[in-house]
Amino acid sequence: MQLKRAKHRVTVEDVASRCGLSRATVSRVINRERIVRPATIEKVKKAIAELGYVPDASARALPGGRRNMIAILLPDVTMPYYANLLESADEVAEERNYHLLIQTREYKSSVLRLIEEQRADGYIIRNSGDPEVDRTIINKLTANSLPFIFIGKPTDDGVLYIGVDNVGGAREMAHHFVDHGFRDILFITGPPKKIDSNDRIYGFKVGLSERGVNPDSLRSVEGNFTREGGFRAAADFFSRDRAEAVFAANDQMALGALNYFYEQGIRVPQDVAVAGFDDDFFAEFLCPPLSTVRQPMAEIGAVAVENIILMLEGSGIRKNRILLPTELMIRRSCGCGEKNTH
Amino acid sequence: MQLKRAKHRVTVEDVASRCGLSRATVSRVINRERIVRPATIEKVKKAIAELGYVPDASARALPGGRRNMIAILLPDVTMPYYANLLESADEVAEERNYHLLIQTREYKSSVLRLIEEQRADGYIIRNSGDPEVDRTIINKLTANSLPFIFIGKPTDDGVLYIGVDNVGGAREMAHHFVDHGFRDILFITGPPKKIDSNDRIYGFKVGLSERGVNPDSLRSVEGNFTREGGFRAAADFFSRDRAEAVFAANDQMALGALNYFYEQGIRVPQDVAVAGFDDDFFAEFLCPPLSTVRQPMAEIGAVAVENIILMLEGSGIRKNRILLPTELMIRRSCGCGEKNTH
DNA sequence: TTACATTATGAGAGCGTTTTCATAAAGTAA
DNA sequence: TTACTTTATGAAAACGCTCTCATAATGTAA
Repeated sequence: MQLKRAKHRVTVEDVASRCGLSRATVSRVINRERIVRPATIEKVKKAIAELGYVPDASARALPGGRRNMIAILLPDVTMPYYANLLESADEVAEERNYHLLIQTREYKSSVLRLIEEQRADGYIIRNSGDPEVDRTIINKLTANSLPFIFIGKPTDDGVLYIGVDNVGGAREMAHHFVDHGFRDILFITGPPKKIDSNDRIYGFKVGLSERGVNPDSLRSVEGNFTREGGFRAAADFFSRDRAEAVFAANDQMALGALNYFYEQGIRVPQDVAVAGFDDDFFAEFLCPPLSTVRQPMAEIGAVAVENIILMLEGSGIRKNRILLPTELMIRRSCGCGEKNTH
Repeated sequence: MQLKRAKHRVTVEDVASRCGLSRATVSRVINRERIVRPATIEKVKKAIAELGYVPDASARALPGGRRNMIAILLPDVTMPYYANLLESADEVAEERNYHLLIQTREYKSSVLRLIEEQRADGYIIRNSGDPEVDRTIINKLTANSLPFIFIGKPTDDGVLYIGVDNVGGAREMAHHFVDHGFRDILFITGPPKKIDSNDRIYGFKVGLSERGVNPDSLRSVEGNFTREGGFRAAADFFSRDRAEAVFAANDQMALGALNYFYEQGIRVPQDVAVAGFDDDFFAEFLCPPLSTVRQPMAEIGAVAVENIILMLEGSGIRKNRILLPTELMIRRSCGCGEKNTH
């Protein structure tokens, strides 16, 4: 039983003296440099194990070293959408011995502080939708030469981002609609300048023409990505017109439309088919369950972390963008038989 | 325009020489000690502002200082349940100049590493459900004299935790059921040893007897907190018996029951009323929307962070537990008119 | 063997703070 | 004025690591 001062942290010095070597050598072993003799490595490892030594993170970071910390900036974890992303990101990070520093909500000022305080080695950022904020953050990160990755297309060109194949997803849904026999289709769009919305419109039209339907026959109303917006859009259109099917640029708006139809006694899918985009958390619980295009959030999280680590640990051949595929989630709202029990 | 070496980090030394004072004094100003003359404080603040100085987090932590970092351990952010908690926790943390280090999933080993690496000043932990894991973590934290707080009652007694008033919530729901005129009620329980489940059973019975209904008339089937469990429990019971109303110890099981009723053509709420507990994310989107007892997750997150900071910054009068109230969410599944549009 | 190239190790500076302890400045009592 | 507190400031050590550079150990060629 050794006599040890209570609470004395086991330091690299302790390990060194225990195995009769110097701090430098111990450090080398820890950091996996290979200029160390195998026998020495063993000695050090033994001492580390015996003493239960774990390097102090702050001390490690101080002399310009790595923090093994990745900051992840999400506007709103509350959406399970992001929660999935976060979870898989954490999983990968843990595997690779990194930790996740999270920042949600209005994050502009706190992000700048994070950077200045040198809290993280790399940054994963969901673009905030505000170009100016994005740009400020990008500048700060660049000035500090910190690697970062955007989720969703950022304002500035030339920065690495991970996106989702909006075009492809909408295209597939168009195919599905045409295969159902729908010709008279209403598209509820997002805000006119939102790239996600525009890509989905474009993809849907491509899908239509691929199946021999004239894309100009597609009618559309403008929404704003919210439930209320979807409700209003559906109300506007259906108060004076009809369509066989409605495709909303996101699930929130599809939900709004569903609400409107329910109120008006318009049956879904018998009277009108509905589909959305995102596979938002509530989609499968709706009544009827909502057909939609799933975004691979978990994969996005994992890929983001992997790429940041790649950039950090050197061998990063950085592509400029990574596009992940979507998945068609066919449920009852488009008139298909139920797949899941609900 | 000053000549400055590129990339030289502005340090406390720079600030000091700029205002003709020493590092020590600058440090004192930053850390708000009051042995500094007002005039000096001003000088220092000016220099800090001019140089845009921000202290380096690692360097600050090294000499035994604070990291301004709180670790938050959640088994599963995927449940919006926790996402809400996380978001409000982050909000409070940010306000108070702390950052959040998140760890999800199977976190035992990584938490131990976090502690050894001295990553955080304090820990917020959702009890994992595995007593042994809880205990290991508690021991490690205690050994390192780090403050921590549990969310949900932890295995060991005597540790500070934040809980939810399960008893009160179930009691209110019992009142509501009795006021509906239900007498013949089925309770779908959680696993027998789960304290949350037991508290809810207890509370429900208290509520019944307060309204003059004999609590022994309450019938129950055992579930396991999952949707499948709820389905099976409902099936078991309703295949041979009837009840006017079902109260499930959580929403997942209520959902399972709803699924069973739907399959069997038993109408909710006309043939049987249903309610759950948690106000899980899907509750309001179910068909019919599920009446339930809401847990104040956002408040839990905020209170947890506030208390950790209280413990960190000294004046912590620590109570042993903090019990937060629930809220009755009455929707259509219990037979009430709709409140929200769905 | 000797001379030289190579490889492994150690001494010590440096990272940017905080903190202790000494000292200088200022305030008070005589 | 002088002597003595009190208050404000500075010099330098400490925190635990990494990294550079010098040096010791080893290997190789003659």
